[in-house]
Amino acid sequence: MQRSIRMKDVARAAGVSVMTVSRAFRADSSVKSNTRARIMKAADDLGYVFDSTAASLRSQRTDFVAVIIPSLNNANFAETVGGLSDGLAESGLQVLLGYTGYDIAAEERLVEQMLRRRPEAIVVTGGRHSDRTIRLLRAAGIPVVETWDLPDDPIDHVVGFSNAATTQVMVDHLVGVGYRRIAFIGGDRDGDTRGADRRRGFLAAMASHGLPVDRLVGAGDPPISMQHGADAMARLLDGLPETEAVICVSDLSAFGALAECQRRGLDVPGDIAIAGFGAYEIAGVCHPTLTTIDPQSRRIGARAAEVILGVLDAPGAPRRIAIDPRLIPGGTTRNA
Amino acid sequence: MQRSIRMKDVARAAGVSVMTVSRAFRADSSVKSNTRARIMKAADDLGYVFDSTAASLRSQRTDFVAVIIPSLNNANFAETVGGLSDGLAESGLQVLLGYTGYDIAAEERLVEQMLRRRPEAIVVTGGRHSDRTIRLLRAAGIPVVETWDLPDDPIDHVVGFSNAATTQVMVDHLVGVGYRRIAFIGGDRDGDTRGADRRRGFLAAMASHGLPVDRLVGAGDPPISMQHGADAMARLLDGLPETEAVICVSDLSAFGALAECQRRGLDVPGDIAIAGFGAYEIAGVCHPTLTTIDPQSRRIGARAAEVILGVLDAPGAPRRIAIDPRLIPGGTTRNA
DNA sequence: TTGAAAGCGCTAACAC
DNA sequence: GTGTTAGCGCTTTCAA
Repeated sequence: MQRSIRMKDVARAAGVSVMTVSRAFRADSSVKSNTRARIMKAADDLGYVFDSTAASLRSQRTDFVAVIIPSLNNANFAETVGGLSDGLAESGLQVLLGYTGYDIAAEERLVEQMLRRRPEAIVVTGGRHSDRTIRLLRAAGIPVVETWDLPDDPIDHVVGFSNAATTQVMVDHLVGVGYRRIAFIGGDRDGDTRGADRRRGFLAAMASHGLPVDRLVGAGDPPISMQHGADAMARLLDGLPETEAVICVSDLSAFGALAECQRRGLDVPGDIAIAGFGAYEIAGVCHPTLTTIDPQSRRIGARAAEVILGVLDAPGAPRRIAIDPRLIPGGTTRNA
Repeated sequence: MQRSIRMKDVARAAGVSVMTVSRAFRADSSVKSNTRARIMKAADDLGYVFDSTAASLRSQRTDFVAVIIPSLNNANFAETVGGLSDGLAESGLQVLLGYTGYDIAAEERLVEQMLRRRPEAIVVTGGRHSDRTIRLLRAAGIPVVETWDLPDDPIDHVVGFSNAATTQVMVDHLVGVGYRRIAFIGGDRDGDTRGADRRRGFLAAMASHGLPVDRLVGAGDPPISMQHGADAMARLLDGLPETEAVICVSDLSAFGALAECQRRGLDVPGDIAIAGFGAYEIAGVCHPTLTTIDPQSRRIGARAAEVILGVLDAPGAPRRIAIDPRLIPGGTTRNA
């Protein structure tokens, strides 16, 4: 249809100036209520749709926050985005979402595209980025929040946890209940920086218990799927059958590993124990349930929203918010 | 930092006019290559970031397509979005994603917010919308694509399949291999319009075989999760233990149902058969694998992208593209 | 291949 | 409570 109805057309129809129409379309109380009603009626009759491009240019406010996650189809990141959206909604800020496919070059392109649209703030996932990405973000002049990590040298604000330290918690738990020959599946690709951090944490944790690290199994390119986990478990069982427990980089791969064991008629945790990461829904539904770690994905998003609203309101020093992931014992490991 | 570097600053630094800088930032070949190099150098030194808000306002082209899905954390919709993004990327169109949480009122708000940003086209999920949403979309003056359904009275273009007809395929398969007392889990909430369509299709299909429909189990509010499926299966097993087969509204609920059976020590498909929908990854990984239907999620997105590029290039009559979901026999049903 | 002038549709700032 | 004027940062258009 005619995409040519503008504010001035509404103004003419309502018998007011464009400025009054502009005010009526905001929560501006200075418009008399029956004037506003007349304006809204005219707008509706004409099929007018407000043009936020023009409004943004003039007001220099876009009212959106750019959020960049590695993958759309991931319950953890989806929860974080949900927490962010909800937290920002009260202030009228919308989330503009982009995903990188776990590709650091794609992240760089995406960050630049986002910045061209002049977001009020930007949230990225993880603490590792290309040099140019970091340069762009530092120069952007808006609040930047890195999530899902606790980098030593953050760009600006941080809301997350140490993926390495968290893996130590899981190793401590397994060693505490008597497992010794423990394997790790995943974290073998740089693209999956959080997975790689968890693997590093595994190495350190095993060393801290004086245990050998001789059971590392690659899972392949992210996103690490159930099938990756199943394949890796197959290789582990074939190559290192005397393994007592396996820590997987995520619950999805852990479930794949569990399914592979069931397919082979192995008893979990009797023959082999399995642990995951992420507290995905499947961890609590599958049989037996998965021992996992809850990263508090939603809380990460909610806290990031608080940080953004806080510094937009009153700019201040970079904030560093540590989230405490919690171990959730499940049926795939002996827990005492 | 200073978010006040504009094109004119770059122009001054490079010793050219703003117009030349503008041309240099596009794929405009009319700028001499060493002039462009000088401009890019100046821009980089100054930390200039192009302002696409201003560009959009003046050129009246935003180069993005609005895409609205019910939920972020859903592998099917994520695949569709992936197909769309990839298909549009070649033409320089970006996807602006929004999600409704399966709420028709949220959809209405989101559609209006999107239209305010003047997308080049808009993609929505499903064929049911509020009256106002339909009015907004019809008046938007841009291509509209409804996906994941084949409504009789589409707004504009359609890429999808009949959720009801697809369920008939599953019922035919199960009846064909001898199942008679077949239950259906899900589709009891209006918010989940596709689930409700599948349930309707189930009723029709059972009637077409002269079988009674006395085994409908509600799953609750969408998104229908694994836990919903497990709970529904528990109620079904308790209330109607002589059921031979269950069709679930999705693979996620089907897996939950399977896990509930395993928890009770029931043999699937020996004691009871289970079928899902969606060809989610878990369908092929769990043990036994799920009998399901592949809706070809990615293809839906790819075709929608083709439709958009086609009509943006040469406007024409509304297109109606039927996708053919395919039955995937798995280990949770007897298949012969 | 490059430049100058005008203006996209809205809102800030000020006036009344 | 409402109107007038100017201009946000680009690109269209026309000219050279």
